[in-house]
Amino acid sequence: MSVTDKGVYLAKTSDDLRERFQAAALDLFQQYGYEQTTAAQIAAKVGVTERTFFRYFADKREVLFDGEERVREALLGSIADAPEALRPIQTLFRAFHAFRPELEARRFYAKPRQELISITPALQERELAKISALSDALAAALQVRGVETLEATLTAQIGMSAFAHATIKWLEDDSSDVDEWFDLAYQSIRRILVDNE
Amino acid sequence: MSVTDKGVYLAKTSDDLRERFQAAALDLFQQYGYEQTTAAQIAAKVGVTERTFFRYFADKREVLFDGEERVREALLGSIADAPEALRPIQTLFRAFHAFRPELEARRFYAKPRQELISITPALQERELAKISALSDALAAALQVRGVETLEATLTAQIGMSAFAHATIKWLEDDSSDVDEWFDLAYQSIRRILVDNE
DNA sequence: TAAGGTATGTCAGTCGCAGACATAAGAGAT
DNA sequence: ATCTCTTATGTCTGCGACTGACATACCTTA
Repeated sequence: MSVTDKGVYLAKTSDDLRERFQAAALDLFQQYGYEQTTAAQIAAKVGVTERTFFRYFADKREVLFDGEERVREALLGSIADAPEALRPIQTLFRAFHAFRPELEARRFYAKPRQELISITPALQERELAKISALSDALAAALQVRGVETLEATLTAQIGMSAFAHATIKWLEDDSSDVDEWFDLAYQSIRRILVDNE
Repeated sequence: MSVTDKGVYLAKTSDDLRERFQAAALDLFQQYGYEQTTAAQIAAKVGVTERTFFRYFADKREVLFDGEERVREALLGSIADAPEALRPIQTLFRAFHAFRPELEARRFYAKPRQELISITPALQERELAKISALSDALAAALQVRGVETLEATLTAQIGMSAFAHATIKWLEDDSSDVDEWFDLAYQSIRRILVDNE
């Protein structure tokens, strides 16, 4: 495919195309809105057909939700080698803190993406689904460490609430630090559940 | 529409049709699966056209998520007239307990519905969206009572996690009591942060 | 150079959903 | 009784999301 004017065949890796799809999609979504942008337009912008787009992404929403596996792997890794002594909720927050660099690295992509999601119901649904899946993964990881099912499930959901909230706040405020938001959320959770603080 | 053999015109209220849509949909979804059932089939089973179906429900999923407003109103009502002294999380659990009768009244509908959702990703997404919306409503209600934004948001999410979890467990186990699941969840979230219990 | 794998294009089809317009039934006014 | 106004429904048409089937051109490797 795609021949240069010199006749040299460009070997495009799949990853390359994936990223170009994502960039093109975010671009078009920002300009015209998610609903008003068709999959065919995204594909055209990248120079392929709509059919190819759907070979890379299960559906139109998914083009904005790709990094999730990497997030999961990173968090699960952190949990796996956390000190035994840590209580479940602390284990999670430790993982969140450790994830900070990767979060900051993707900030320039994540910020406009989040703004888009915040004004697009269809994308909010997908985001909630991803968060929920992540939460399930965290819960499973906690169970591996010996936490019982109910506690693991609720801890994971509470942790993810805090993580998601902190991340969004951080993206909204350019001059802020993610860690501060994590801490704020953690303190807040303590106050919610512990009477005398 | 729909004339009896005596020529008497039946005045069908909108509510009537709505419920028939819901029953027909649940029926077909159980038999053939959500994806394999078309909106046209649901409409046909009720005796109207597909177009009418979409005048009653914004989309195909929505037919299974109708009662949400009533749930919201009930919970918001409970929160509004809760004793001032209650802490936010207790306010929510009080509301959940008060909601018990309505929950039990709809059990026969809710149980197969939940099973269906649990095996259908598209429906899970919608359910998460509804839960999230409910959580936002609860948070707003707490803020009205003077709880600050962050605490209200996280409390609502924690509460909803517990509520959703308890409800699902209760539906799974025929011989159980919702209240017990609420209590279990409440004890569990306390243990998450309080060491000596 | 031949052969086999893989990414893409092409085509046709289904389904979810929405706009526009027609029609028929019931409610109220005269 | 008749007329009108409103409202629920049917009908028709079209778009966009997605999918299966098949063709084709590339890239690799023998």
